[in-house]
Amino acid sequence: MDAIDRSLVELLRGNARLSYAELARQVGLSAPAVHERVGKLEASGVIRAYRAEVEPEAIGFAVTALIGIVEDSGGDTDDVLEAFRQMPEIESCYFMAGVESFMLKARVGTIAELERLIVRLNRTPGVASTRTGIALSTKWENRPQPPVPPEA
Amino acid sequence: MDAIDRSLVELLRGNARLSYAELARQVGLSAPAVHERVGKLEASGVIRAYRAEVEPEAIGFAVTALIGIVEDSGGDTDDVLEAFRQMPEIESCYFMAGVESFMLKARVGTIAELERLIVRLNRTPGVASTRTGIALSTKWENRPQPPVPPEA
DNA sequence: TTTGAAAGGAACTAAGG
DNA sequence: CCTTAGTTCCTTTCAAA
Repeated sequence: MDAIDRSLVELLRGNARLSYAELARQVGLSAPAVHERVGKLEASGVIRAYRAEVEPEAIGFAVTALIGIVEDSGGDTDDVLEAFRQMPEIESCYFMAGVESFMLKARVGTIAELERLIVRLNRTPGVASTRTGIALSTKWENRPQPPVPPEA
Repeated sequence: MDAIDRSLVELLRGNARLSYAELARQVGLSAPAVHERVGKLEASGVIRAYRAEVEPEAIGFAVTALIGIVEDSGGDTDDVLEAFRQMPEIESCYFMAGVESFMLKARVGTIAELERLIVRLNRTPGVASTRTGIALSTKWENRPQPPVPPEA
């Protein structure tokens, strides 16, 4: 994980569809060298995935919600987590310090679906309570850091 | 935005680096047709970006925080937003219903940096108060919906 | 909008410094 | 860990339906 690796990561955070040839030009290496480095970044888990970022409304997710979860004192955190994993509406899941053990980001099509999701969450064993905030708009999401210029 | 477009979007949400040829195989069209469709999805804003999803710790972001922002009654929301936009630590920004106008997701290297970010946020004109929760771990993030099988 | 053809590039592998 | 070289495959454009 040297400076070139970091540049590659930031370049791919900015545009995951850059070709190896283009990445190679930007960092000043040959394409096979970049291919090798990116392969190692993927294999070591530094790069987890490449995803298209989509306007949620365009694919029928008009409603974005952030949901804080308080756990039962008796519950098993792993079971709660597994239950969340089964709910595809939950796009992101953070384990938090504080009273609320989890913070979830969920996307659904309608307020009615959000209601059903919240009911399901409150019924999940190990969940004591939920607190939901509704996002009126997403200003930006998963913005990369500005890439450090590779050399000089 | 027909069923094929939706399949293309979900396929690219799952793996943004799929080749046009591979996408074409999966949806049963020719590569040029897919090229054309994806180009239109990009141009129309349905696909906003292609991003590598990176293990934050690997690129020096050991600390993830979720920060709620209460605005001054007198402040201009656009100015506040613009100030947030200038802070690269703020990876995501949602405009919320409720007392807190914004919910921010920030990533920084250290708790000390988080402290500095919070001070900066509290000093930003238009910001009345902040409320910060610290994520101990990211269980998952930006998970795609399971893709609908293209045909049958 | 789609397909097929065709040129130009890129990916991937292998061999060598 | 890098480069050069070569083969295969993909991207991209265009004409035509």
